[in-house]
Amino acid sequence: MSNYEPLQMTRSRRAILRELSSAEHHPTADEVYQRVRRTIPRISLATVYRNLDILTRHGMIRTLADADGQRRYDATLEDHCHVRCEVCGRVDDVHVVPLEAVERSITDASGYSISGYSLSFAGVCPRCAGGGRRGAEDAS
Amino acid sequence: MSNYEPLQMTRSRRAILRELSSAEHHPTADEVYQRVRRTIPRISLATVYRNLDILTRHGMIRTLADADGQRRYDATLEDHCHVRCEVCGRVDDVHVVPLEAVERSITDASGYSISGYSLSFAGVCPRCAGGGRRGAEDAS
DNA sequence: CTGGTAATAGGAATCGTTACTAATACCTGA
DNA sequence: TCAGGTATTAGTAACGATTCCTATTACCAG
Repeated sequence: MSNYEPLQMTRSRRAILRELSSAEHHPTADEVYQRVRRTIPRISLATVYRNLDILTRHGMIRTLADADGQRRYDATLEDHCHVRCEVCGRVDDVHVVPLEAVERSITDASGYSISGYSLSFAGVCPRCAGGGRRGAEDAS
Repeated sequence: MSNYEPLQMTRSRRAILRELSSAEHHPTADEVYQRVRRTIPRISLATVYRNLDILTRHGMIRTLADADGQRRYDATLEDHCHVRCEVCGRVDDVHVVPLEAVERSITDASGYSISGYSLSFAGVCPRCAGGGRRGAEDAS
């Protein structure tokens, strides 16, 4: 799956990577696009998508599958999990016990050779839970 | 999130549920559609989508977010996890240690109130690993 | 500089999903 | 049994996220 050919660091890629690293939650492709546009106004949305894909295949970022169809991107590479607020859609990081033992048991039970996992929890974030409906920008 | 009003079991819903329960891997909406069409030839794809959504909101099935944009559906309700083959896209079940302890620690650490989780592993299934490229119907 | 390759902008095309609307099925009470 | 009201449906148009296409541009090696 991964493709570790040398990858030239173009201006677009550097900018995308920078925005992704500085974002405090995990943005969608369009959010990355909007941010990068402040630096490179003529960048194309297609370029953003293509590079997010390339960076993922090169193991430099991660692509997250979101329950509502949109993908989100993550510059943190160490194994970690996500919590997604069911009210506002925000996605945060959580650091959790390593799951190597679980991986091994899956390999034994299913025959799959495991290369990674994605563990995400759903719940309500403190912003949305604590009184009122604040923080629920894009609630369904 | 869930909606537990009484739900009338129409012919479509019964058929969708039946196909989902008898499927050995987790089908996409379109795969469910193709299967149900053998029984109800005039059923609409929109009906399939609507009912998959309704059944999910009533807690009768689960909707899985797939890494490649498509949703998959799951009639197994007990807590369990998934393995997805990175070669052919197939998704299988795995039964794994309960994660209540992890949920508690996340609640403590992040302040989220957790209502559920989704743990999925990625790897290569035995079909795709064992010799040749067999089983890789829709490899990218 | 020059030629060749990789990356890009811009926009059209694709594909999964949802919204809309008129027609139909289903329930409830008389 | 029937009438009236509500939920569900088929069919299709619309939508939004993502990908594809192509001419142009940036980059690198010689």
